[in-house]
Amino acid sequence: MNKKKNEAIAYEKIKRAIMLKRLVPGQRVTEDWVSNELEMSRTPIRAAFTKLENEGLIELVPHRGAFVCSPSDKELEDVFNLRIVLESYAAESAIHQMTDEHFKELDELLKEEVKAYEDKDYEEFLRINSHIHAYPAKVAGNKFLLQEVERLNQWADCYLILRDNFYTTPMDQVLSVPEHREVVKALKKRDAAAAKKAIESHMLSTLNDLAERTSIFN
Amino acid sequence: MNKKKNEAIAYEKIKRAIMLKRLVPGQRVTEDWVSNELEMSRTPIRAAFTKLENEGLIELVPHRGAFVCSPSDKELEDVFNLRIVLESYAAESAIHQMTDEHFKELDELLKEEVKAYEDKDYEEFLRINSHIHAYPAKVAGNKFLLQEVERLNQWADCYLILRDNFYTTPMDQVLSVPEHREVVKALKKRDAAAAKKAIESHMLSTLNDLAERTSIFN
DNA sequence: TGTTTAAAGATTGTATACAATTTCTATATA
DNA sequence: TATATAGAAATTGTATACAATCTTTAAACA
Repeated sequence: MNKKKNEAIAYEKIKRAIMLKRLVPGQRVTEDWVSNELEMSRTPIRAAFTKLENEGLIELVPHRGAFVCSPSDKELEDVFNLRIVLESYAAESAIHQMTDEHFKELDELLKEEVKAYEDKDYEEFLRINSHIHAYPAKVAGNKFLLQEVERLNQWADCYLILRDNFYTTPMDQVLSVPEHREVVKALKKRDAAAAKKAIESHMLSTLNDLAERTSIFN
Repeated sequence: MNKKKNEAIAYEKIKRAIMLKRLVPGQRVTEDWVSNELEMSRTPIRAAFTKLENEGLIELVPHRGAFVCSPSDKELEDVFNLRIVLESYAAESAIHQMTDEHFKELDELLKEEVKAYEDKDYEEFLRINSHIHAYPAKVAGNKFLLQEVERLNQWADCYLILRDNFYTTPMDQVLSVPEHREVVKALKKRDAAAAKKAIESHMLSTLNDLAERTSIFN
């Protein structure tokens, strides 16, 4: 059995807290405080902070503490544009290496996504969403590409707002699902251009949705 | 005056040692050893190691030490392909925002690149090369894009082999310079397609050069 | 009232001791 | 000779004390 390091535990717990909005953008977090909360010394907390800063989730201000990142509209847009570029490239690279086995797995993921929604399991929903988005990069086999796709994906997850009415939205208005299906359809047809188009429009639709929900005057 | 943290000093010194091949791919490096060499405690060394691992320059093996990354041919190829994608996108994004001032700066960088070569200042040459490559991403103003471009650029720098005969190669056979000029020319003409093509061919030419020089049977 | 300044407090930055884990080495055994 | 094994050694992982630095507070002053 491989016992997990405290550093890794701290990293995951903090990240989860940000994703679930228990730590909100702009909030200040000190090493001491987290150290007390998680009942471990500051050493592993510091290591976790460093990693989270590298991923753009917190900002480290010397002698002040860590602050949960509070991205501007432009930054959100920048990230989504970059995701379009990278995930499109991933799809293009992977499209001729995908086997029936891969498509079966993708179909399975799509089903699981619906199930997670029906079960109102938000964390699971996000996890599966990540898997779907990273799938082409995984098949492409470029680990640098995969790493960056996953990093941006995770970053975006932290700013997807968990609305009160998220699960009361009728299934057919949850755009994610049909949009993902569209991408998979294009991949199955080995139509790289269509896949890229589907990825772009899905990404823009998510960004748009996000922008609307984030806006104060809405 | 802003005194630099030991952690930052350690990070830079280790990175430089890798770039200058004082630490070679596959070499084992322990926290204790670096701690003695740099005459500081293990704490800042550990932090530096974490950062270097995140950037893909070393691999951390629990209870064994850190190992300077020893990339496969495929990994080199993957990185250069990704660089093509990202730097092309950067050029496309920046091309209509570039002012005469920007072009003047770029021309200046090209001149400095030649000068560094003539002065046989390899480190300066690499530094300027990095600036040139990152320039469009900087103008584009997408900090996520810039960060990744710089990271991959730096990663590649660590595997550019400093040949004995590097500075004896006649200037007109150092492909970098004319290829960079080609990219700038396309940017000046606001010809995104040409810029992308020039970036791609420059990147492939660098990769090719690298592959030839790295090959054992050559 | 607003501004400067000094001291107190808070927080990170670093060193170091020790614990946990793994690797290495030498010995015993077949 | 090859393999298993136990103990020693090496190395990272963690806790903690203290140093350095920055922020806050409050008092003094104009």
